[in-house]
Amino acid sequence: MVNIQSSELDLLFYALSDPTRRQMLKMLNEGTQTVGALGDPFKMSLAAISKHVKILEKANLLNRKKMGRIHECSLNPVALKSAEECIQFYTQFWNRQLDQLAINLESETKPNKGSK
Amino acid sequence: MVNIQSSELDLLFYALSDPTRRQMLKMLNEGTQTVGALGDPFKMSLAAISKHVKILEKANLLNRKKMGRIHECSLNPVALKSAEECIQFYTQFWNRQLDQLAINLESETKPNKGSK
DNA sequence: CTTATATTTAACCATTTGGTTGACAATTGA
DNA sequence: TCAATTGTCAACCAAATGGTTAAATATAAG
Repeated sequence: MVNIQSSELDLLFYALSDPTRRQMLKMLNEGTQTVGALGDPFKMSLAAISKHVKILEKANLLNRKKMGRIHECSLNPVALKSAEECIQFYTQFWNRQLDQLAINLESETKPNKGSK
Repeated sequence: MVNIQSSELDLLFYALSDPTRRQMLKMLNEGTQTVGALGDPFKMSLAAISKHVKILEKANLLNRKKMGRIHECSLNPVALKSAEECIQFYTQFWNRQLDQLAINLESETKPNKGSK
């Protein structure tokens, strides 16, 4: 189970909170990318891109494989799984409520019809 | 579908990136809470708590109902749904890969057995 | 060896963040 | 009416963020 109080989640959600980094993840979803390629869509220095990549890496969202002078980046979805679990933890109560609501509605729409 | 490039997601993931705020969401998951109650577990001024609550509110994670001098806070899971969808978007590719891997493994473990 | 390419690092800067304290507003209770 | 309770707001502060430019590193190619 995911621990709500973990600095890993801090890093993870922080990494996800920036639109540039989310766009990068989207690109990685299409396949592996070099750092340069990840920066292409943005009018931003390569140094800035490098920082964003490092933040994704630190959040365990990105794997880097150095091949000579280029760095091949790929998506690491393990961390995303934690984020998903964390969010699902928060929606637990709500889902229970929705289920209960559905049950109540069901018994209300069939108020006194015993079998059918 | 969720738009990866939206300032709503910025606010949402930013709100989730702080352990104090995640703890507050956990408490809200147990039921409605006043601002003061949300602050109880933390050794932090009420002013600081008030700011955290406002950030959760801005991210649409928290609903506030003013009852006299107390503010009743409750979880609003609609935004959480967006976060979940966003993350699931990122894991799409990975899930496809896992599926493919499963298929490949299946055909490898039964290498030349035509029917069964 | 020299130059070009891919990327990181360091130093810097403006803005934002997460906290503080003190004053203020609004409601409740004595 | 007067004091306590609940919460916000404003001003402030140190640290972090997101960007810049210029220099450094490492590899590849001529």
